[in-house]
Amino acid sequence: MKKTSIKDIARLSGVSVATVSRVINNNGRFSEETRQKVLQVIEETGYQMNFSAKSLRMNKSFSVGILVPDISNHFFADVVQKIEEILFEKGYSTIICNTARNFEKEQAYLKMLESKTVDGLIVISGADEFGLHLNDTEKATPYICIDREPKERDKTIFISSNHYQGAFEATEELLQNGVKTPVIVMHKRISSSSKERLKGFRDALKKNSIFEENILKLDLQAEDSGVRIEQYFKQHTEVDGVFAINDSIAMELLLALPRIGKQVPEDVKIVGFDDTPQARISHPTLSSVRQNSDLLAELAVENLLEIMNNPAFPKGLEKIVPVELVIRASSRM
Amino acid sequence: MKKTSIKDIARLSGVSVATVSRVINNNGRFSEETRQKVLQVIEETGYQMNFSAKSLRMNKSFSVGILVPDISNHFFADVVQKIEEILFEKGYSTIICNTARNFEKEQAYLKMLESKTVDGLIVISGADEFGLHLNDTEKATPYICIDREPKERDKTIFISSNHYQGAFEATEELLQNGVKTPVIVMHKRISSSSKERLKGFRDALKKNSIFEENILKLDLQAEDSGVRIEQYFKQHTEVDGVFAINDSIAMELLLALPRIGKQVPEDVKIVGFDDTPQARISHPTLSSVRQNSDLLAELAVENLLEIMNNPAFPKGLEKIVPVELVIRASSRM
DNA sequence: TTGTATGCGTTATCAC
DNA sequence: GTGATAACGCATACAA
Repeated sequence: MKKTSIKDIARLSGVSVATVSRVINNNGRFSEETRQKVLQVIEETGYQMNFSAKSLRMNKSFSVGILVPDISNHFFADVVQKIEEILFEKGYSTIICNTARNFEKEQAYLKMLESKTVDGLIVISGADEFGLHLNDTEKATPYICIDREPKERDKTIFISSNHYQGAFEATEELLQNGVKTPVIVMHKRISSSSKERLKGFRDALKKNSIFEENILKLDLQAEDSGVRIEQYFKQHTEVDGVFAINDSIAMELLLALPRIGKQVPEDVKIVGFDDTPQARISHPTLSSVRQNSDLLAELAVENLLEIMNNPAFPKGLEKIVPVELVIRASSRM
Repeated sequence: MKKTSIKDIARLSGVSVATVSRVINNNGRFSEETRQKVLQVIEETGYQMNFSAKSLRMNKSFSVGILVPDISNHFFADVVQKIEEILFEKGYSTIICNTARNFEKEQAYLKMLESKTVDGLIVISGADEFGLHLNDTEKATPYICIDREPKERDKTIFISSNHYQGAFEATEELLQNGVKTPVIVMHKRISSSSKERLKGFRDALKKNSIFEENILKLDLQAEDSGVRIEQYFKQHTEVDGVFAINDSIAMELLLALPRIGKQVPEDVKIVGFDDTPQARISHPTLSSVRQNSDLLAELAVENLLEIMNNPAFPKGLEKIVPVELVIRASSRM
């Protein structure tokens, strides 16, 4: 049994396919009578529009792609989920592409998305060095960047949490609670957001007249991050506070420090970033900077639709979303 | 500038579109010479196949849908990510649909997926009561169920962790460590997997000659689950062990019990389910049942491709994936 | 207000 | 080996 097409509807309701199409899309003129008739037949047959045909004809796929480094990261999952929800309400389906921070994979995904002629693209975070090789062709797919500074600022809209502010406040929280020698613990790979966070950390030190910077870079791919942490803190016994560039790293610290006899927050105070659910239940609970994933998602979709439907829409904008420091036990006595 | 089509390639390489198509799909006969020429032109122009046209023509979309209740749940995210990765390697793109455990949303997604003529469908978990209203038409989309018992077993392949075994072992772990009066804490909504876990809990009690069942059902939508827990344990002071039907609930317990003066594992022992990353870092660390997400994903894709490409492939099968109890501090002294 | 005809890019059938 | 062409389902320009 073949699926019913617009042709069948036309036959069954005694009109032409053109009229059916007009009724379906509520576009052009037709009598109320035919409208009723056609809609009734559609109802009866359970007709479903064929998206492939429509896409081909209109050169529009009603789908958008999302490039995300790691969907099992809670923050990313959260944002992606919200974006997908809003887009679905607007009639778009979402193709989520998990790049696993792999350049080749990202390229492969971009190629696939181009093939599928996605109407738009949302790029979330991702390594800084490999810069979005799309728009090779003239027919550029509109895209929005979240937390990933675009190489070509004027071709997109850049939406980002205020990582700088978050890091600054996190660091000040440490200093205000008696920390004298803070360290920033981050991963090796560099993203736009980690750069901003580092800057915020540094500026907070400067403001408080601390001129020696402690930076510990971890390779989280390798499974020895716990050991690296132990080594570092055994060597730098003066360190009494940590700004962890994300909660995942903060959790590693929470696990590793007690093993070398350091108590949190008594000996070392910690503030993380992302306010993942773990932060509420770790021991001690973790102070952390919360990103506004709702607003990020809303802005991303809103602006994407804008530049999709209106190519003349001004690009090059940067929209900064405030963050919020959530104080818990790890930074206070 | 329009995108280059197969027609352009034909013109540029001095052959017909038919030949180009044959070369591209490596299907039918053509001389080595033309192959070279065509491939070269394709390379030069950066030609990309138009999926909409191909889909329309072949009535195949090279995409599959995934229905998942909540992508920000770590276990689901993990499985989805792995499925997506395998499918991408096989040339399929994945449309991830977050149903938010909402019946209407699920229906809307199914309709959309049908419109897009997805080649297959993977359904993960989800409420038991609303049973997959697809295949209204003859043209049924092949689908695989993970952790969701299909209403029509003979139309699909059912892949599931051994929830029963996991719950049984978790409960025995409690009993073997001195628990006399265990309780199962679960949510109100019922899924195939929670049913199985409940059964495992009960059978473990029976085997150990415990005939009184304690069951605490929480409504996790409501934000008062912590309070509910406190009330329950104040009322049932004899309870000294909990099988939490998932880690999320276990974490709630870990937070709530100390507030009423109960220490874990001294006063109450706990085992969870899912082995989320939190389990490693909570205080105390949480014993939990780990599902084999890799294997679940592999089996799902493998079997889906099988029934997609071979409609005669025997259905009605059930594949049970073993789970593993990971012992940590919350269940031992 | 409605119908006819065309083309979107591709694959498959047939003829050469 | 290769080319011409029909067909997939739909939207739309143009006629009527």
